Amino acid sequence: MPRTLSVIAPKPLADRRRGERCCVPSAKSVVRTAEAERLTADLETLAHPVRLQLLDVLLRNEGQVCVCDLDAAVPVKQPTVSHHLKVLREAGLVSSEKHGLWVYYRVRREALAALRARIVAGLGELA
Amino acid sequence: MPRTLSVIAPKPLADRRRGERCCVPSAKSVVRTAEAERLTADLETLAHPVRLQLLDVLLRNEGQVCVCDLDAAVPVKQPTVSHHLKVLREAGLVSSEKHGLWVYYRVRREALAALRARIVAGLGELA
DNA sequence: ACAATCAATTGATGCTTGTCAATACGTTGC
DNA sequence: GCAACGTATTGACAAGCATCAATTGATTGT
Repeated sequence: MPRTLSVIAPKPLADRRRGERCCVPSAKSVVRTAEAERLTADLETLAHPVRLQLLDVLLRNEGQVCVCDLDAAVPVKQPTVSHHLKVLREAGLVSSEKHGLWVYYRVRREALAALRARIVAGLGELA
Repeated sequence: MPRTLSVIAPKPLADRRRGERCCVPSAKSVVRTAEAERLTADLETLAHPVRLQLLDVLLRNEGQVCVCDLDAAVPVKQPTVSHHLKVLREAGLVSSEKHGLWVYYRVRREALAALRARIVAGLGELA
């Protein structure tokens, strides 16, 4: 079980013998493994309904959304909203700005576009 | 905390008073919530490096790959490979065929294309 | 029949994630 | 100062997920 992804050279089905592999692993690609992990991380960042909803609300209200409004928009309590906002912040997808008592969040559109581009490109490899 | 995604009508920052929300939730969309959950499920199906690698190997070796070869291509043991293949099978992304001792897997390309299309479309909504 | 082989399942374990109550922190208005 | 408020953090708990050793089931060659 090598740590890298193998490129396989197929062998005719008929030639199979017991204890023998049908394909010969060769030309292992380190690049592919790193790519798989990055794609995985990118997918995981978005793979939660609350985070998708938060992004959606933020996208429709550029620079005008405080946490209490986000709280009102999703079916979880305030600490959980804060938690998901942190995940998005650490992924670079949102930024926040404090005004008085309130903290306003906004989407970092370039970052979101870059993430989307990486995912689409990554899925494109699965052709 | 409603269960559906709200559409927010922004209010000027200056008008904020304590105990008052800056945005007024309205026109809740049930569709969006369902979409968020489906997109989440789709993303989660792919969000694992081993599953991405398995798909990658299968894509390059149409109909010629038995489990022992997949086992050799990823850094986990055979039961774990079986587990991930099951996830992919239940997502409809791969199918299997038994020939003698061996089980050969292949990608269901239309299903994978459909999944990719749903994800790309879903990400497109995050514009 | 039997031993060998491949793959799926079972069951157990540890890790990660999501969630929330309680609390802490910072700010504002009195 | 101090009480009220909005947000972040902490800590605890449950649920889900990934992993593997051991086992089972199916099939083949002898």
